[in-house]
Amino acid sequence: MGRRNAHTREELREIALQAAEDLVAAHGLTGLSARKVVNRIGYTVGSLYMVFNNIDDLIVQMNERTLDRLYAMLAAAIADRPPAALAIRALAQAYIAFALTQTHHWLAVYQHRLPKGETVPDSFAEKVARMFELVQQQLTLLCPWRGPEEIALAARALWSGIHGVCILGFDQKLEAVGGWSIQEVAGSLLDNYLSGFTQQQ
Amino acid sequence: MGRRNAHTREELREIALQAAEDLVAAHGLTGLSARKVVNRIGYTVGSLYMVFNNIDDLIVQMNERTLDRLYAMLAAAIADRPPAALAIRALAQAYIAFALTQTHHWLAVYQHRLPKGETVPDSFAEKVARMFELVQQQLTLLCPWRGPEEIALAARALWSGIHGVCILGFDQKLEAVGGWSIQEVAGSLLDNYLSGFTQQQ
DNA sequence: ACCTGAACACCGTTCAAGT
DNA sequence: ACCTGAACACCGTTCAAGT
Repeated sequence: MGRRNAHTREELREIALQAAEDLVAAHGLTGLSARKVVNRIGYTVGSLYMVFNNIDDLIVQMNERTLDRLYAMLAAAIADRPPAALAIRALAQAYIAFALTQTHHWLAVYQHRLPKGETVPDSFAEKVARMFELVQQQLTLLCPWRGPEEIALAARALWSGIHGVCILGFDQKLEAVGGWSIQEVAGSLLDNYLSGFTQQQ
Repeated sequence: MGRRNAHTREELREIALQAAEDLVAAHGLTGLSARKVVNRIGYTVGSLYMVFNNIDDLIVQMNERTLDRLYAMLAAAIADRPPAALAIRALAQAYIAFALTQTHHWLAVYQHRLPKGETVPDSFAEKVARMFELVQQQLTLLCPWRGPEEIALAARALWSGIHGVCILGFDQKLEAVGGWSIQEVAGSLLDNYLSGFTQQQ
């Protein structure tokens, strides 16, 4: 036993994260466990702790990769520089499309909570901030007369709102009400909010 | 051993739910386990399955009690029949106040996901629908010229939005952006959305 | 009928031991 | 240095056995 060295540390990290992503894609965050991950990659459970501090560390790193894919999708949605009134809607649609197509990965980002006291690494926070800047940029183009604090507050309100629509949209618990698609509810939120926010002075 | 009969079935259910609520209030849903619950009430783990189908059933029943308290708080917030423009804000403030003061219980309602295929009992869905009706009533008073479908869509959009603000407000993951309180972000969402929605025609 | 407690199949984490 | 596998303290669930 011991010393097989079939993979470098970085390779081991990569295939472990890949296995974790496969498990989450198939069964959600509940379907993930340290033992299932190592089973998939032909290692035993102890070896996981050579590469990750603990299972939360693995999940956080997986979630950072999800944020990277989400950011790429958002950036692509406005790559052709549409008019700002369309751009902000394109961002929302891209966010919803991501949540719809990579539901389990998207959910894992928000479902996972670190043990009390622990905090998310800086790299994670930066990826979130980067996404917000995308929204702020488009809001600034849309309402150049608004100050940066107004823009930042609106970005947060709108983005939280779209996020809430997605969260509750996936939750049967709230399906009770009406038969609208996530897009319709998000559209209502955007239309009415922007109708207020874009009003000159 | 066996047959102690210190409590009726209903009493056992009640003290088990109370113990579960204490555990969740103190440590969140993560701090809850079947063994911890029975330890608190002087029973052994098997006895829990006399009263609950499984641990998910216990959590769902606990969450229903949380929804009852939330509904009571929302109803109280508009008990003195304020003008509709204030009432909708009073509902939002009450929701936020509940999330702020009973954070772990409020989070548990949305964090908990039933195993794939299982669905929430009707009683649970009814409690959610009841809350929505409260919002719809106030929106109807505010905008009597709007049709019932417009009202229902707006209720869903607004409520999802406020919910999203609370969810992301509690999540350090998103603290990255700005230093606004949940109330401020929710206020921005309400002000701008209603500014659009209340516009005649 | 009520309740126990052992059993089973899991889980995250650690670490002495092997190569 | 790398990796194993046993050990520990948990977990949800079941069920024969006791009163």
